[in-house]
Amino acid sequence: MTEPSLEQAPSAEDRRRLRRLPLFANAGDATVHDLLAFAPVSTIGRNQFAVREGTTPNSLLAVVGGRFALMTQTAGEQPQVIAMAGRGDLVMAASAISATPYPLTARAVEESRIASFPLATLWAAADRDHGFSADLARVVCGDWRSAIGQLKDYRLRSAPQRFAIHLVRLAAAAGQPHQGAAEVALIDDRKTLASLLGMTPENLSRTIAQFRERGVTVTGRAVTIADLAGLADFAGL
Amino acid sequence: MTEPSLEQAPSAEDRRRLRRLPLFANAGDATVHDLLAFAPVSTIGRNQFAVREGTTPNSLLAVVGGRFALMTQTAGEQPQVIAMAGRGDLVMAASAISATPYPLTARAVEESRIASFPLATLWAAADRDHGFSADLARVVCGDWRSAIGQLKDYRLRSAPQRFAIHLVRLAAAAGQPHQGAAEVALIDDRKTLASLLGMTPENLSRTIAQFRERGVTVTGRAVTIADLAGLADFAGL
DNA sequence: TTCTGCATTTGACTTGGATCAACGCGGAGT
DNA sequence: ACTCCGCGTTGATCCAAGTCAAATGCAGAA
Repeated sequence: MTEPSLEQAPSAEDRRRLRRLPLFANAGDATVHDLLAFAPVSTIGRNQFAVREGTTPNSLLAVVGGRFALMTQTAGEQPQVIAMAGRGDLVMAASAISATPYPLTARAVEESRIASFPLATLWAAADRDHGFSADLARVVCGDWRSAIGQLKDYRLRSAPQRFAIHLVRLAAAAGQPHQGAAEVALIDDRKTLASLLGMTPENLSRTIAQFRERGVTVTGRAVTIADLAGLADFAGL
Repeated sequence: MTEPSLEQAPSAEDRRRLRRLPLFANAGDATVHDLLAFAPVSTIGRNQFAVREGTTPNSLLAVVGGRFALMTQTAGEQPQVIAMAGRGDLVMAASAISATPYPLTARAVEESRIASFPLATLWAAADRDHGFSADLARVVCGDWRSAIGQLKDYRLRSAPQRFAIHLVRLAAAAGQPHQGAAEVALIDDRKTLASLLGMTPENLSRTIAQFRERGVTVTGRAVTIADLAGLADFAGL
């Protein structure tokens, strides 16, 4: 159920945050100002849906805070998490920009806030501001790349390798050096993480147990990695 | 090995064909004329590469004739076909447009011809012609959608279901009615098709044998389907 | 036509990961 | 405090699909 969540104008803090989106990297200040003028921010409670698979977008959604699981939700089948969207990410920008139905549902895994740019204002801005329209294109290109990347991961690697990749990427995102020991924090609960990695929670648990003898210790969401390069090697680069 | 294939200006026939690309759906004639003026067409022999994974694009490639397998090609691992590109398709447009390294290799599965639009002229044209820049965005959005679609197929369905989907889509593409009996032709050889569907040739063969008792008869590349709706149902819509 | 080499099929076996079934543990409600 | 319940872990078993191996069919060369 998409809850009738309250909408409000973005706070000054929100505006500063939104201004820094990659979406606006090459956009003029005037463009951004115009867009923010009509971009209400809604609060989405834990486990509520910001987007339902199959619905047609009428605005581009940007995550201001919190975290969403982008997942399949076909009746009868158990849902599968395809990707996560966190602060600063756009929610399926390609669907919004081309006004085609969303292929996935976005569920808030924790209480989240989301800004919503009406498509009309977006298109108008893109028409006026070439930098911004280039930003739009760049964002979608990035989304394509990461989708293809996932497809490759899924076709080329085993479940434990995908978990290893996940850890290596978390370490990189946390600014850890690429060699030696590292500590990272898992962002998601076991069930969500397992589904994101294309495995069952049971199997993720077993993988974690196996990884202990590989120098990877997981306690709750805290992970200690003895040899990051070795882990990357196991993951297949 | 990317062979030094001969490049030539597009023929009148090529130009007509290229004009009809979705890429130019909303582009002005002047834009298209400019682009075609600097778009050499090369011939790529069977099993030669038009694009190597990891290389950075310097032009946008459009398939004028023939067919390419977009596949992984990591040393040591056996290649996996992620998608096919045929006449009228762009080859990994998102990579070209954003000038980021290609994530996949493009191998000609048959002798093919490919037009090549230099990025500089492309960007200049997009800056001048908003219709064209919208076309570019739309193409990339479509590519994202199909990548996500594949990800869903791969996560949600079994190998036989993916084969069934493939048949249903071929039937739809061939303009067959959505119900009753249908005849379609497989486009690819068994090995390529199996890899595209994320299975081994052996398993595809077995799947085909199983499908006989489901009213699907495959002889070489010719397929007879007794009940298309039933097949679609089996595939999971 | 016959030969030769590759593509496809069929068969036997292995295996990664899913499923089913307990069990332990920690936090919220009483 | 105690109970309940949802989360995560562990164990046992099953199954879809991969691997290895061999037979068959088919197309182009001689």
